[in-house]
Amino acid sequence: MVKSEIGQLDLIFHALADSTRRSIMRGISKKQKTVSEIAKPFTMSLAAVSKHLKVLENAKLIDRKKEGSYQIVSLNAETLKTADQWISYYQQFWGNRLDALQELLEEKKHEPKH
Amino acid sequence: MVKSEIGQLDLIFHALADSTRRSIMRGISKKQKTVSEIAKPFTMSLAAVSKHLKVLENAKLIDRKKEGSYQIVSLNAETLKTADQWISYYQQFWGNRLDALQELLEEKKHEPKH
DNA sequence: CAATGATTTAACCAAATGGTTGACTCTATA
DNA sequence: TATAGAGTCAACCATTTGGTTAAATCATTG
Repeated sequence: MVKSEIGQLDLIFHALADSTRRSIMRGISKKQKTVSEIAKPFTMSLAAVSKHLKVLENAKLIDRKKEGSYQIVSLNAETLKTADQWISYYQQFWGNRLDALQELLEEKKHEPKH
Repeated sequence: MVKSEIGQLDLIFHALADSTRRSIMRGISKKQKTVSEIAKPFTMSLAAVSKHLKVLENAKLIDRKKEGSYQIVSLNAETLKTADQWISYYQQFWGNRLDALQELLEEKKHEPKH
């Protein structure tokens, strides 16, 4: 009855299924932050944010390094790639998908807006 | 207090966060199936599978059309693209990501294994 | 029209989720 | 060394999830 048999994909997708957590990802995507900095925009308690971070960390979507009395939190895009690969695989079966995505990527290269 | 304010991304990622549901997606990716056909490989009850299908349907990850007394269930890869775009966006911040994914896509084109 | 097949709905249950508050730990510093 | 700041942990709570079984619906067919 191994309890830790929960797949990595389960953890990743579950972590991304919450808008607070996606918002955290967005917040640190541009620049790494401390836990308090991450928490500032939210109205919920720091403890709640701490829990969200643990969910993201368990899914290996973020990394932390201790720096003196705080922690620096940053994205782990390697893991995002795992999820992306799963999705991409199933999109194969949707014919024109590959070309569509490649076009999308081309656009982003030339016009790194947003 | 609008309860239906749950975002589409929440629904999509939540739906994908369960290995039974990903397995269902895999099952119908090659060829559309009826509900009973989908349920066959699983040990859980048909009612349980029916609930999983509802979760996938709510996320618009699958489509159904009624055909006489059964239903035909099929993938909706358009929605997978929505999730993929979210992920891709955040992977931008990971430098070499675009090229890596494009290479991956190239490989898949030439070698459609699996 | 009665019976069978395909699927959903309802009622129920245990476990997990997402939040809270309050106590705790660890580091830096006055 | 006492105190403040950064963050986690523990206990608690309401809601959601993922499963069950049993009854209900709806179309097909004898």
